Amino acid sequence: MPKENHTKYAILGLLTTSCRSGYSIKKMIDTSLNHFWKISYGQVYPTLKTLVQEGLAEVDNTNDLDKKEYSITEKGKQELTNWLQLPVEKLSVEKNELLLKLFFSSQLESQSSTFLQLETYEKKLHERLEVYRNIQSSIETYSAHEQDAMYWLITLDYGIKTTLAQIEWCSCTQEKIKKGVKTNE
Amino acid sequence: MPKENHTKYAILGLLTTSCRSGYSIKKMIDTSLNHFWKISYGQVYPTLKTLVQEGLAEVDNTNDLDKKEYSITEKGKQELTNWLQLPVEKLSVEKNELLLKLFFSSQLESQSSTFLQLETYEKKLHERLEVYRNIQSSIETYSAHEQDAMYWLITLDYGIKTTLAQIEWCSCTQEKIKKGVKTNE
DNA sequence: GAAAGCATGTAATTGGTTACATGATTGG
DNA sequence: CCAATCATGTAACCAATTACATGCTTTC
Repeated sequence: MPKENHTKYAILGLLTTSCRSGYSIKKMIDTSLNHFWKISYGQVYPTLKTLVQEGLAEVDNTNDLDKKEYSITEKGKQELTNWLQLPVEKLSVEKNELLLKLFFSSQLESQSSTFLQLETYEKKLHERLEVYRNIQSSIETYSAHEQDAMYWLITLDYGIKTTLAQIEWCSCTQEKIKKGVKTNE
Repeated sequence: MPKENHTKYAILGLLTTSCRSGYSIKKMIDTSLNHFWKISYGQVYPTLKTLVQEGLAEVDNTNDLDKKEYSITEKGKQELTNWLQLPVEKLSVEKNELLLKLFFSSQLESQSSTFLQLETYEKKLHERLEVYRNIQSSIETYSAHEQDAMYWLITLDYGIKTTLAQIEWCSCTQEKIKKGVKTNE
């Protein structure tokens, strides 16, 4: 079973946008793909190197030894579109520390810390939502003409909708716990 | 910065339930925690060993060399409840292959494969939803009396709500793409 | 002139999976 | 008696993070 390396395709994909250096690829992922992908420099640079070795990307460092300009090759484009069409095999399972803690919360004598957990979590979700909405409106005003824009907005919409669902669950859960405590008293 | 090992606490937490062996811990995670946690045998057994070394768990294999019965110690309980109260530092970022593919979908000439991706994904989400609802009703009928039950239902509710949000996003996105195609023709 | 950001990279380590190996027990 | 499930474990490997090291350029 050949294991597919998604990170490789993430980088390959970003080479089709205006990203040309390892640095800008990392930055792009940290800003525009941050709600469904992340990466470290320790992966970016080695991966770029292997992409060149495999003939999927080319590098131009004629001007400056310290600055490299990468671009995707025809073979690379082929490999990317090929991967894009491969069906997504399985739903991802996100490890969620909050849920893990909640799962064992009956071990705690007082629910006050569980409550606090939910409260701070919800606050963070609201912050995240705000960030998404800001990106959304900035894409809508500045990049609406680009052909990628529609798909970028779609992935953002996913982030917004699932975050909203989590926020709802958060406040709903706080209510439940409040009631649970009352009936046990 | 001491790195916390969540997997260790997952196992420690399960030792407070009726799980007593590495095998049953793995099984429990695969069934009841599967929407927010997963683990492999390659982690379970070594972790149990270190838990015993750290004095957080005890092992009893007097009856049978091949079967070991683990239990949590007082020190282990202390460490668990301590961890439960530590605030969750950051929202998790789930790597999502479907979103990664969608993000670069403008590279494809035809949107038919993007459509297919969304369709099969939505189908999988519906299957997942069904599974969650089955677990939900089985907890409600068989384990409602247990003190853990409430928290188990809460984590399940999270799964159900976020899955519903994803399903809605899926059909919504399919509509958008349909319209996008039409206006470009 | 200092700080922030641009820019590239490696080595050590961690967290985790996969494949492999073994064998007992239970139910049809 | 055979298949499924129960049960334990290791070694090789992979993906990824972290910490470290270096130096340039732009902006205040």
